[in-house]
Amino acid sequence: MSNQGQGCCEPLSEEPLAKERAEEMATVFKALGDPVRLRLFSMIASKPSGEVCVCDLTPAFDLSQPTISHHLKLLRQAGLVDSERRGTWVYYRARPETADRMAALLASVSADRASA
Amino acid sequence: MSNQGQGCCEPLSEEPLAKERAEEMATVFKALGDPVRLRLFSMIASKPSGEVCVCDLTPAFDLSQPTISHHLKLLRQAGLVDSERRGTWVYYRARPETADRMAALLASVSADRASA
DNA sequence: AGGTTGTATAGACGTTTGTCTATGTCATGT
DNA sequence: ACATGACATAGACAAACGTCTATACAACCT
Repeated sequence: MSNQGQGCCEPLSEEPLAKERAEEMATVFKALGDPVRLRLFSMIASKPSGEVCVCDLTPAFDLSQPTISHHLKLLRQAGLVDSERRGTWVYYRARPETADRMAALLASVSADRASA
Repeated sequence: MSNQGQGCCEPLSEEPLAKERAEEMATVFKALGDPVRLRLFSMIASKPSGEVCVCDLTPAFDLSQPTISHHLKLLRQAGLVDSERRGTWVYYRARPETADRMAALLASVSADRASA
């Protein structure tokens, strides 16, 4: 079910996005707009346990550890993931509300077109 | 790790995105990752008629006409919109399949988390 | 044909982004 | 206490991006 509570999610197909709202949303899309970050987010979101250790993410790429760390930071700032330190390791988990908001926004487009 | 080919929408939450697929998808998200383009897409998608004349889009922004034209080109290249010239004017319309694919990808995240 | 208007392309330019190396910080174990 | 391993931050730098002006192209209208 869609979680259109709390002043969330005006659908794209009903009225155009206000300028301010567009900037918020664009930030999230921009975070997903890099192949490395999209794969990172994918790896995090696809874990049945709900979380992944950075130590499992870093070696999956041909990039330096600081670069991965930087991408994770952008995902976090966009509200797509959360991180928690437990002992030596840091775990990242997806924030479904954010993904859901974006999904709802995009889904409204095709829904509207289909019914028209 | 065998990955499916040209089909649509492997959900994020089942298995991580393959590298190639991630680059395709990231291109679309990147296109939506700019406030101007997101608003343009929103304006196009929200038209009940299904299409908008460029002449209606351009004056809605405080940007030069070539800049808007450039953004529309990126949206087109990302597969988010189509354009058609009719007489003097060019009309843009949304391509719901593309928006839908991205929505499905994002929705799978929250769906999985909710059920888990 | 020539002038006018709508849209796209070309080239330039400052800003942002993605990556790196070097270093800092935090928790652990000896 | 100190050394070690995991992650984050700082600073540098080339590549990509967003914007502009100038110009080209396309369709209309005298």
